[in-house]
Amino acid sequence: MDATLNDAQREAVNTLTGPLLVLAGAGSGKTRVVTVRIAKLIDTGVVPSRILAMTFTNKAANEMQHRIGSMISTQRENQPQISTFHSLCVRILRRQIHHLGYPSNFTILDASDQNSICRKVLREIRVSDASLKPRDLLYQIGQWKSQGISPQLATRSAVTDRDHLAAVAFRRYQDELVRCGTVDFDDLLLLTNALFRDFPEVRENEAARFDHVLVDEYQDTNDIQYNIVKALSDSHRNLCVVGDDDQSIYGFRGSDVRHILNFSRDWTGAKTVRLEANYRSTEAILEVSNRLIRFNSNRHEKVLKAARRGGQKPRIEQFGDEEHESKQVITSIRRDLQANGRQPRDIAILFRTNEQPRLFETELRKHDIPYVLLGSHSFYDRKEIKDLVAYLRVIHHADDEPSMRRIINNPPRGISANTVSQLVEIATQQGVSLWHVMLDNEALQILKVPPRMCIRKFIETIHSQQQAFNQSLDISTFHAFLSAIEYKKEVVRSSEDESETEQRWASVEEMANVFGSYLSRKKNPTLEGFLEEIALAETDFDDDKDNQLERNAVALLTLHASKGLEFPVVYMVGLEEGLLPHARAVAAEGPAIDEERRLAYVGVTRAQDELTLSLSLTRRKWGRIQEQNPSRFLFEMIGQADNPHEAADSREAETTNS
DNA sequence: CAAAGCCGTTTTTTT
DNA sequence: AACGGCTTTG
Repeated sequence: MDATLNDAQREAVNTLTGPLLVLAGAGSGKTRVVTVRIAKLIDTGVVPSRILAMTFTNKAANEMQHRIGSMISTQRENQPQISTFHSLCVRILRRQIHHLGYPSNFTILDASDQNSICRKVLREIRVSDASLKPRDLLYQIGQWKSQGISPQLATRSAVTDRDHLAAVAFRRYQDELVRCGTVDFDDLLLLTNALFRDFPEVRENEAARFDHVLVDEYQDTNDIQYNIVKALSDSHRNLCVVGDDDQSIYGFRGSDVRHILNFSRDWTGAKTVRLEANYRSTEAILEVSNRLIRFNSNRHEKVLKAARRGGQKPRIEQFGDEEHESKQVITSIRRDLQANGRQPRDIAILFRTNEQPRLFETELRKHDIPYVLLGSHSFYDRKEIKDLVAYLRVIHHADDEPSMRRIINNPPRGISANTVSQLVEIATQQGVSLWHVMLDNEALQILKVPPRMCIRKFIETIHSQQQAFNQSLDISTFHAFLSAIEYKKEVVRSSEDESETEQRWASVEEMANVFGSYLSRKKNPTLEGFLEEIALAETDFDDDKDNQLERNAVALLTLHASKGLEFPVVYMVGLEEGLLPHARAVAAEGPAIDEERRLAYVGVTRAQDELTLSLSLTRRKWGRIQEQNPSRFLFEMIGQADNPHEAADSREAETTNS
């Protein structure tokens, strides 16, 4: 099976025990190496289910599952455990979280819930002005959590007033989560880490499940994930990590390149294998990529060698405004499709921010070119879906306060915002959940009679739905639920016209389909399981069966979402200062720019045959037209910038005028 | 208590 | 430009 592997790949595949670092450059056949290595392990007699492979995204996990499934055949119960960090932690926590005093039916908060809790907390400590915005607080909390910093520690190490405020808010935020019996994404990792730290027997139990651990995209680990990996691998030391420090692009959520840079120091006797042959891109594309990434300091020096010689030079195209950019890119795509015999699925448009694809979408639609907008959570952003998910969460776990507040008077049932805030105040004072107060007859005495009756009626509804969802689930459970909350009526009532009703109701039906698909996939479907899939986005709900990429459509995706993918034809758009590198990174300078450069590097290395880089000299922002400058990365790529990390050499002959 | 209108803010990337 | 929160009005 390894006849077609090169020497380095073969070495990585054959090193089956002990710590192993595989530095895999872009397009070096990493996925193949990983799967062949797992197959080898099983060949040599390792019990499949005792192999744990960790990934960061569900996409990566699914793909690995798929590839391994087609390579080896084992029984259902005895398969390699392929899991994202988050879902692994959820499984551990459901079993063990009672040690930490949390309910095991905790629900997982999504970003908008986190945001509203931040807002509430800031209002409570009267920081509603500009000094600390909910979004900034959330970001700061994320940073702290990914480094394992507790509210206490944050308070102690606070220097500025702003730090202090944020630390206080952080404490209250955390209290809020406990009060509502919820955890956020970072908590999943953090609490698992705390369990391992404070309860050695739990750690030993969980670690004893596996003999081999593999971590993909290791450059993206943050401190907590690093600890978890260590806790699970310390005893057997059969840890294989695979990654590319040049593709570390998740610093904003705490990833730290140092973990991959220091691997051999952390694990004595660790072997390092470099995969430097690139089978994906043509020489011409790789030349540009290599030149770009060499501008970064602090990296494992490696130079990708192209297995595919020659190729077309990447094109750079400059436009007057973003409308021309999108028009021309789509014109060019049409040419690819008509004259050059490309399929839509061969083509990708990559961009930095989520506001960029809009124009490209309208152009594609105008010309009837099929496309998919990848990685956007648009399905869950729809109001109807959010409402229904909130209902289901409340039915599963009524203490989930963000969800409760969302639905308590939606559809309107006579429980006013005023009523709710009175109750929430009591709840916060007593340190219990809103639901707890609603059930407390004495507390309800402060309300007038009509709202009190409305609340009683609402409680009835929730109770009866709780019963319904506790029995064996089928699709009629969901439909009965819809009619119980009279959601159709609400959609009709709040729509402007018939077509809007239709559109919105279609979302509701889609939700029913998602539920139905969950029911048919699982042996023992539960509401909890369903909500978990949704929270972790474990399945692609937009297109239930086939992977979206398999549809024959042009792919639109962010640079971040593009990692791990490849396309024959790539259009990277918006290569402008302020966009790539992003304005925030420009303001922060230093390492932030390096990360943006890695992001650009990830983008250009997605292209197999053709790469087009485009930019627009003006761009509309918040209704105003702004002048844009070409990205510094463009100059670096074409050799028109001086590289401080290289001796001044042959480039001196070149001129820098345009 | 619900609906309409006003004002201010906003987006970097994701599990 | 667009959305969401807040205030005023019915």
